[in-house]
Amino acid sequence: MAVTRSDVARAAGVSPAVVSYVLNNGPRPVATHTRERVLAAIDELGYRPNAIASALRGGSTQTVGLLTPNRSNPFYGALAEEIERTLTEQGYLTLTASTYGYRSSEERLLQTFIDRQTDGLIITSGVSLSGPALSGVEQSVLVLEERPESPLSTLSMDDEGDAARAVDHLQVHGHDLIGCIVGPPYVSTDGLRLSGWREQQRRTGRPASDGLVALADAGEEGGYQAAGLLLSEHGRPWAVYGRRPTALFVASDVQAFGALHACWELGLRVPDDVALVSMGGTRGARFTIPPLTTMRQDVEYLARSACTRLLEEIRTPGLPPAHVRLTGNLVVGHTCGCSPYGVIRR
Amino acid sequence: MAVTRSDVARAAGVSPAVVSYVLNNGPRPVATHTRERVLAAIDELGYRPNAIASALRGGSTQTVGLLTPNRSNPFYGALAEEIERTLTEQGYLTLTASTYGYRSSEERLLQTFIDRQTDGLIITSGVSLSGPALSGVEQSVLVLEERPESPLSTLSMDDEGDAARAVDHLQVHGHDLIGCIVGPPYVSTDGLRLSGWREQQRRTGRPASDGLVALADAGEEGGYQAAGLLLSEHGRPWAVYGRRPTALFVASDVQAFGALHACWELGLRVPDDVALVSMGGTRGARFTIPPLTTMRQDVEYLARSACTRLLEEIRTPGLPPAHVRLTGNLVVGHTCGCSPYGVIRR
DNA sequence: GTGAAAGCGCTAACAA
DNA sequence: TTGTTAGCGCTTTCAC
Repeated sequence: MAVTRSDVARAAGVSPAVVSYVLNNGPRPVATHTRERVLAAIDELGYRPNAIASALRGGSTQTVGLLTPNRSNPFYGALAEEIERTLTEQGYLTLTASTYGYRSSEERLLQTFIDRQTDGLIITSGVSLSGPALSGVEQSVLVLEERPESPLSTLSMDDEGDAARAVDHLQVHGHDLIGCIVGPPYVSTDGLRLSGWREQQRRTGRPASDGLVALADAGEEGGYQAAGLLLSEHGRPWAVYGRRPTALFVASDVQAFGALHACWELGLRVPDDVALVSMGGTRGARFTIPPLTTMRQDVEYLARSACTRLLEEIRTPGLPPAHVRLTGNLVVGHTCGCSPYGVIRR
Repeated sequence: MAVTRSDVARAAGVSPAVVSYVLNNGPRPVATHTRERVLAAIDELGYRPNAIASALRGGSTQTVGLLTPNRSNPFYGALAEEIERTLTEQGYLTLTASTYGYRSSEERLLQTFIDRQTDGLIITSGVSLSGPALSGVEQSVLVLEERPESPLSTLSMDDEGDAARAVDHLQVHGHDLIGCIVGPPYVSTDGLRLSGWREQQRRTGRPASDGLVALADAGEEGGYQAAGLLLSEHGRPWAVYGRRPTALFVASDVQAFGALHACWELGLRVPDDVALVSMGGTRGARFTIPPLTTMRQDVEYLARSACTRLLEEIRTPGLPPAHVRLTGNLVVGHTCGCSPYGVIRR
């Protein structure tokens, strides 16, 4: 059995309450020499307060739950890493769980977090925000998704606008037949990026039919398959336009890695035969061959903002919900056509 | 205030104990109609048992702590993802934390896990295994590192042997001046991979001096820098051998991504000018240009084995420690020279 | 088959 | 300044 507070009290010749007062610096003052006796006893016995008991008594669990679709995608990976780091600095521990896009998992995991009295929740794919799980939640919740009307605070990237601006950049290079690789449908973000592509194409009078869209699995493989589908001579979903798309908008860097590989296999030169712009701005985007032009979303900043805001809400219950939207920046690499000869060094 | 067990008991017209009997299917039987009344009350009130209270009373926390050096490296990312998935299936939640190689973080985080009464711990970088934190731990601990003498169970990849076999493959292709990119030094794994390269080179009478080694940061950037250092005409750490290394052994896939990029920038053809073999077998390795030849370590299997074993130890306290070592498989891509013309499709 | 009651280790109000 | 004590919500033994 572990050392308890009573053991310390006995060893120091004081009451258990005094031990608490020393540990928590309050709520009552403790005489200096008593405090020292207590600290000595703690040290000697190797006493560690029982976090569970403290949490039950009404304190906090010093824990935040983080719900993401998955972990292996670099976007969510980087997000989780930075959130975890920031929270750790603040003395919180992070409980993570992945939904893999299943709404049922989402509700179940959310409920598990709630049952464990996490002090706060950060949710990335908020399909079940209106579901039963979140109604009447007592902890602070932050949603990383655009929901201006939500009673919960939201913090999001401008996925639709960012996508539109990425597509615009391809249009500026003279492309009008622009394919779109997005997916998987369960990630709401991808829906917005798809809209961004579609709206930008429509607004500027360019084609935006489903024949130009390939829904892909997350991951390199998904992008590889999708690019193969959109670009190869077999199948030719673009047949109605009489020519192959000259550019691809790819909704995530990782999928773009796969798409680049597909181009390489098909013998298509990037950006000469096929230009390519993706979204994400992951670390790896600088190191593809050639380096990706990508709409960089500052995940680290997003993560830190989320933590800051969440901790504020935890410390100050009853704050009105905040809604913040962050905008991406285009990082120009070699796949869009800006630097076809690989001159630019970044 | 949330609904408590007493509320349910009152609503169902039974005592709180009966509610527990129903919820836990024991330890005492409950009459069918009573059970139904209780379940109805639970349903109606939306009662959820308080996990904290249950844990305090002596049950388990249904939580496992996972300590890794970081999260963004795909190896640890994939490991964590699979561990989390497996544990979730078994009804456990995963607490994750990253040490970033700092021993002090490691001890502190370990202690935090212990304070929270996690049912088990999975530790990847076990520098502090002998430290104070782990002495007298009551929960089950699994170490993902080679420690045959450890009183804790260990599960590891054969990093040294795998590295040696990767280097051997380059030697088979006729290379003898083989550079080595490893890092960062705080990851014990990298030390072993470095040894693997050195021993294999020595054993076969080939050079293994420090001039052929580049210590690199984790990540693409690290591999990029290191390859630049080892291959460029400036600096020429290989000057003593009169020629540039014709092959590189890279300790991780991600670093290899950077190294490939460096070759591309330097105008060196892979594998003709520089052959390359890395370790990891991450998903992305299939999609580089050209695809990597890499010593694949089956992280998913490692993760699942770890969970299985850990849960066994949790359920059966007092099991003697097990020590398992897994071996990698070379996945042949195009960077080693096996298929210089890109003929092979995998 | 069910209820009463003793704690798990802690915090904090209250008493001294 | 310090000690006493009442719970937090739950599990489980023991008595009925």
